Amino acid sequence: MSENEKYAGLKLENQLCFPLYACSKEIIRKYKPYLDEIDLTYTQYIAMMVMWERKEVNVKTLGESLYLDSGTLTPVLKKLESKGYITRKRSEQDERNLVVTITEKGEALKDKATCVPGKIGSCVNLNADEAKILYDLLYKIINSMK
Amino acid sequence: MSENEKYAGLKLENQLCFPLYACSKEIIRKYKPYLDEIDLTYTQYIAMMVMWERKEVNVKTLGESLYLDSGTLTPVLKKLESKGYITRKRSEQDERNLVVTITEKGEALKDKATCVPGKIGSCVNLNADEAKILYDLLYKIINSMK
DNA sequence: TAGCTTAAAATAGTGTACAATTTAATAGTG
DNA sequence: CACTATTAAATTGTACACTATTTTAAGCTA
Repeated sequence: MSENEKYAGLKLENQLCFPLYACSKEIIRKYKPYLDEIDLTYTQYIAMMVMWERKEVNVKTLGESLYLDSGTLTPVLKKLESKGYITRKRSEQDERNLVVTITEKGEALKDKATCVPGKIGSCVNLNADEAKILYDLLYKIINSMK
Repeated sequence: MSENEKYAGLKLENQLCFPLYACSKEIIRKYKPYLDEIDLTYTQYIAMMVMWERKEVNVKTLGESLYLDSGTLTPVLKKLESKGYITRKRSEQDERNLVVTITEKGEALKDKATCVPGKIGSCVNLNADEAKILYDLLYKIINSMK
């Protein structure tokens, strides 16, 4: 095997993970100006997306939805609580669980956030078919790693 | 427009960015045990990949390759220097530039790292065609955002 | 029911990321 | 040549992200 072949896998351009990592970061960077307008970071935004759908959820379930653990979520949720978008309270049935509940202010934020996905979509240069293919491939990877 | 339509874009499952973000994180997590063996974090690993290719590079160029700025790279490079894989030295032609150079120990690490891409590849459940399609779509997005 | 195990969050510690600012060096211009 | 503008890293401050550990609560069993 030549030197080139031996080390081919170690080139950035031959990696699949690197463009995933770079693409993810760059799109999140694109979100920033729009999320700044509603005073959310990207992590806070995806946490709110779950809250807008579920209204009430414990930290474990939220973490499973977002692929994040309590080490990451605890400070994020405390921040969202301090902004008045959610409340945090131990479950009465099982006090190990912390129940996160959306507030009215949190619900109201949803209307301000509706424009965000479209604005991002318009700066990602893929047509609907390509986006669907990409989406399916990403979930194929994610689901195969569970 | 119905409530459902109005808010459809705000569901995690309808976002393209979220699976990108999740997929990137989960694959990087898969790297960890293999990178632990050679005592590198993922960021240190991709920085070393550039060094293995280029031998010598300044921080700005390295940052353009990795989509990272000096704020992120400075501590990463100091760490790699402390591990003996690179040296950091101001350019004599233009002292604003910091020249990063790979050491012999850094070169030697390349051999230990050759097995990493294959091990990751085998836990990403895509065939060669799918991987190629994904790769091309990711770079299409990345390049369209420049 | 006391003791062991499991489970859910929180905490501690390390390492990115990134925006904004600062510092130092170089380039460009009247 | 002095002055201004630009450039490259480093620094500062905030916010994740993750591993490992700790704390507290609940379930389980001899």
